Amino acid sequence: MASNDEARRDGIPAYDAQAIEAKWQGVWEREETFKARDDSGRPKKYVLEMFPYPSGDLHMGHARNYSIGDAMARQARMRGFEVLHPMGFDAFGLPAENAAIKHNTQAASWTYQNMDTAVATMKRMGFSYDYDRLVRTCDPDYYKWGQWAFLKMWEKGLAYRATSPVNWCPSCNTVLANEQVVDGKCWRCGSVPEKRELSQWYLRITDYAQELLDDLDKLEGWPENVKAQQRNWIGRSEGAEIDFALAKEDGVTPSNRLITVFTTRPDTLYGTTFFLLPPESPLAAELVSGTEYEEAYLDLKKSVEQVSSVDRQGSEREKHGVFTGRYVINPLTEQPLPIWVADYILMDYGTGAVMGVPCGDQRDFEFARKYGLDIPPIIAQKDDPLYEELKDERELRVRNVDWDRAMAAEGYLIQSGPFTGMLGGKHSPAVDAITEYLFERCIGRKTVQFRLRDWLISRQRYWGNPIPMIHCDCCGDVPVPYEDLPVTLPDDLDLGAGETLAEYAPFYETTCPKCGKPAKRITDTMDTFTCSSWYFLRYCDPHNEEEPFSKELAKRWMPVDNYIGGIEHAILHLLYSRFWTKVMRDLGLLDFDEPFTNLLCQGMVKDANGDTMSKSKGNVVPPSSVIDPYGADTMRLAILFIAPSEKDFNWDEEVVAGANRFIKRAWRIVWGLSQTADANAALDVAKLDKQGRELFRRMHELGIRCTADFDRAQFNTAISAVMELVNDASGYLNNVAIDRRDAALTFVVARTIVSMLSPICPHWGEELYHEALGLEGSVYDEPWPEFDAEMAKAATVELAVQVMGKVRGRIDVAADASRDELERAALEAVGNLIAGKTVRKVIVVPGRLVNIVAN
RNA sequence: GUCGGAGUGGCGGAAUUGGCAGACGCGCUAGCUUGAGGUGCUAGUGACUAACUUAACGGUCGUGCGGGUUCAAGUCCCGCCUCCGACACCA
Repeated sequence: MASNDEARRDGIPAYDAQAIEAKWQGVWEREETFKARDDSGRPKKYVLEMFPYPSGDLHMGHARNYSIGDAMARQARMRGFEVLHPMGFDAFGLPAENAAIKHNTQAASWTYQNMDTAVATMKRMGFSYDYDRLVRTCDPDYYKWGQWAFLKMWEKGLAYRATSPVNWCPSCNTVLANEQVVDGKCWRCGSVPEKRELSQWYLRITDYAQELLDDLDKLEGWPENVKAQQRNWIGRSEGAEIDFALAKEDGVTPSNRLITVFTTRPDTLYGTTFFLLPPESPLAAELVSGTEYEEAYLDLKKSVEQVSSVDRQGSEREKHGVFTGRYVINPLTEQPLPIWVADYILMDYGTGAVMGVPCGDQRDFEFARKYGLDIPPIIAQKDDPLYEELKDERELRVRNVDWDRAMAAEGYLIQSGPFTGMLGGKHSPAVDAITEYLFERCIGRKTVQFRLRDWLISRQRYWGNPIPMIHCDCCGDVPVPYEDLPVTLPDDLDLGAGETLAEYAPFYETTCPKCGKPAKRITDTMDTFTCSSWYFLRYCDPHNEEEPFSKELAKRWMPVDNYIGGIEHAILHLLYSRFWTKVMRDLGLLDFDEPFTNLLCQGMVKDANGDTMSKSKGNVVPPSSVIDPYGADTMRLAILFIAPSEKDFNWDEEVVAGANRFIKRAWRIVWGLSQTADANAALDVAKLDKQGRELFRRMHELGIRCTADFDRAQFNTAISAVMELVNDASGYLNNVAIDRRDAALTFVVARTIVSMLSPICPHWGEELYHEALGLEGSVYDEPWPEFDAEMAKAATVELAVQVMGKVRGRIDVAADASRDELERAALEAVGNLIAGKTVRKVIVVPGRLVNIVAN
C-alpha cells in the first residue's frame, strides 16, 4: 500500500497488527506478565468479568464484556495495583448434554473442546488473564467444593428436601426455580412449565430475604435498575395477619376454627364483604366436600388447571369464582362474610386466604360487581360528597354504591367504627391504629411478607454437580461423608440412547454411610447457578485441595472491585451470589457481606438494523471477522469507543474502519514524535516555545480528563481525550520544524499517548513502548502518567462576555486577572451595547464568563 | 398497574458543583496529495436569516412538550408526552 511506502520513506514502519499482536501475546505468556501475586506488597484490585457458558466460540457480547474488563484491569495495574483478573467457564448445563445426546458423544468432550476454542480466542484478543487460575466448573476439584458447601448448608438447616407443587419444564425434562420461569416460560427453552407435585431439594434463601434487601442500600457502586429489580423480586410487604373465625354451618355462629389472612390494608377491614380462597386450597375443598357447592367448585378448579400459567397472568383476565356455602365472621363488625373460591387468588403468597374489600381494591371490586356482592364505601376524599354525607357515620349505613371502579387507595375512613375520620392508606395512621387494636384483642398482628421463595436447586439432568446425599430406607436422607467427596459424575452413560443418572446403577447403587445397608444415591444434580454463585471465591485460591478457598487469600482479594457482565443476570446470578456469600460469611469463611463492590452491566451488541444477533437470524458478526482484517486492538478500540459501556449499540462497520484509521494515525504520530524524542533530556518548561508550551499544557489537561474517565469506566470519552492529544501532537509536528522540536517534550508526549491508550490497545502500546520509545520492560510496569492541574492552566484565557445572559463579546485576559480587571475588560468589550443603560450588576465567573445585567 | 431508566445535529454520542450546548468520532462538502483513490493532509459542517455586489461580521431560534425559579437552565422545581427495561391478579 502506498501509505505504507510513504511511511517507510519517513523512517516509520508500517503498522502490522497481525505481526505485532502475535509477538506480544507470545511475550506475555512467556514472561507471565499478568500473573496475580498473592504476596506482593501492592494494594489489590479484583477485576472480574462474568465467565461464559462454553456453547461454542465467543461472540461480540463476550468481546465487549471482556474488552471493558481488560481495559480496567490493565489500567489498574499501571495505577500501581496488584490486579487479580481471572477467567473461567460455567461449564455444566443442558446445551452440552443435548449436544452429546444429538451427536452420541459425551457432554464433557463437547464442553472441553468449546472451552479450548474460547481460550484461543481470548488469547487472540489479548486479554490479560492469569490463565493459571482458570476455573472450569465441571472439573471435580471445583465441583467437590460445591458439594461441600451443600453439606454445610444441610448441617445448618439451609438445605432441605420438600414436596410441593413445582415448575416442571416438559422440554428440558427437569424442574425449574421460580426465578427461572420468565414471563411464565422456561428461561432456557421458552416452553411453558407445568405444575407438578414433586419431592425436591431447596436452599433456604428466604432466611436471608431481609438482609438481601437491606444490603442493597450499601451497594453504591451498583446501577439503580439492578437494585430495583432485586427489590421487586424480594418483594417485601408490610402488613398484618388477621384471624377470622369460621362460622358454623348455620352461617352466623363462630366456631373455634380460625382462618388467617394477610393484608397490607387492615384499615379497610370494615369494608370487607366477602372472603376469598384460591382454587388449590385444601380448606376450600374440605368446606364444599359433600355439599351442593362441590360440583361447581370442582369445575372451577379443573378449568384453572387447564389454563396455562401464562394465560392466568395479567389483570386483564376475567375473574371467576364460586360460593362455598360457608361464612367467616368479621372480627370487628361480627358480620358473617361469605367464603368464595376465586381464580385470582394465589395459594403461595401470604396465607393463601384473602379478605375481599371491593370499594378499595380494583380486583375485589370487579369480582363483587360480577357476582352481585355489596360494595360499601369505607374510604373517601375530603372533596367527595360521600365524605360530607358519611364523615361522622360509624355504623354501616350505605351498603352499596354505584361506581364503575374502585376508589382511590388513600382517603379518610367512613363507616369504620371508632376509626372513622382517620387517614387511611398504605402505611397510614389508620393501619397502625387498627393493627394495634387487633393485637390487643389477640385477633391480629403486624407481619412482613416476602415474595421471594426458597431456591429450588435440584435438576433431573445428568450434566451438573451431583447432590451429595444418599437415601436410605432406614435412616432417610443421609449426607455423603466429607471424606468421600467429590461424588464424581460418571463419564460413561449412554446419553445418545437416552440413559439418565437415575437409571445408571453404577452411580446410584451404594451403601448407607450410617447403617451400612444398601442405599440409593440421590441422582438429581444441582442447578448450574450454584456453580456460578461462588466461582469468584475460588479464583482467589484455585488450587486449594484442603478447602474451597483459604480465608487469608479470600481476604487478600475479595470483594470483587469491578464486576462486569450482562443485565440478564440482574436477578438470578447476582442474587444467588449475594446469598452464597452471606452463607459463607456465616460459616466463618468470609468477613464481608457483599461480593461485588462495583457492578457494570454492559449493553448489548446488536446488528446494523438494531436486531439482536442470533444464529437463527444469520446476522451474527463473529469477532474473527474484525480481528482478521484489522487486528484485536482495532476491535477493542472500536467496541469501547462506539458507545458508553452500559448502552446497547448497533454494529457499524464504519466505526471499525474509523478506529483502525485512528490507531494507524496515532502510530504515525508517536513515531513522528520519537524522531526527536530523548528519554534522558530534562524538560524545562520555561524554555519551550509557544507551540511546545501549549502542547505540554494540553497534555496535562487531557490527561486529567482521561484519568477521570478511566476512574468512572467511561471509555468512550477517555478515548476521545487521547484523540485530542494525538490531534494536538499532529499539529505540533506540522507546525514546528524538526530541528526546533524539544527532545524532552516530544518524548513525554509520545510516552503519555502510549500509556493512555495501552489499556485499550495493548499490543500497539507495547510495540511502540519498545520500538518507538526504545524503553525496556512492559508498558504495564510503567506507572500511569502523573498530571498536574497547575500545568494544565493557560497563561491567558478567552472569556465570554454576556449581556443579560446572552453572549455578546469575548475578551482575552490573563488567567490570573482580578475580578476588577475582568469586569473592566468586559464592560469595555460590550461598551456600545450598554451605552445609555444602567449597569445593575456584573457577575464574574473566573475562567468562564462575565455577565452584565443592564437595562 | 408498580418500580427503574432515557429523550441533545444526518448518525454514535460530549457537557464536575447551574456558567460560552453540540467535545471526540462517523457521515457529508470543498481543496491539496496521487497514475488512481476504499490512503494521507487541510478547511468547513445545528437550523433559520434582513439589508448588501460578494464575503466576513452579525441577528434570531435551538437539548421531547408546557409552565416556573435564576443575572444565567440540557442541568434545579411543578405539570404533561413519548420510548425502553424489569416485575405483574403479591391482597
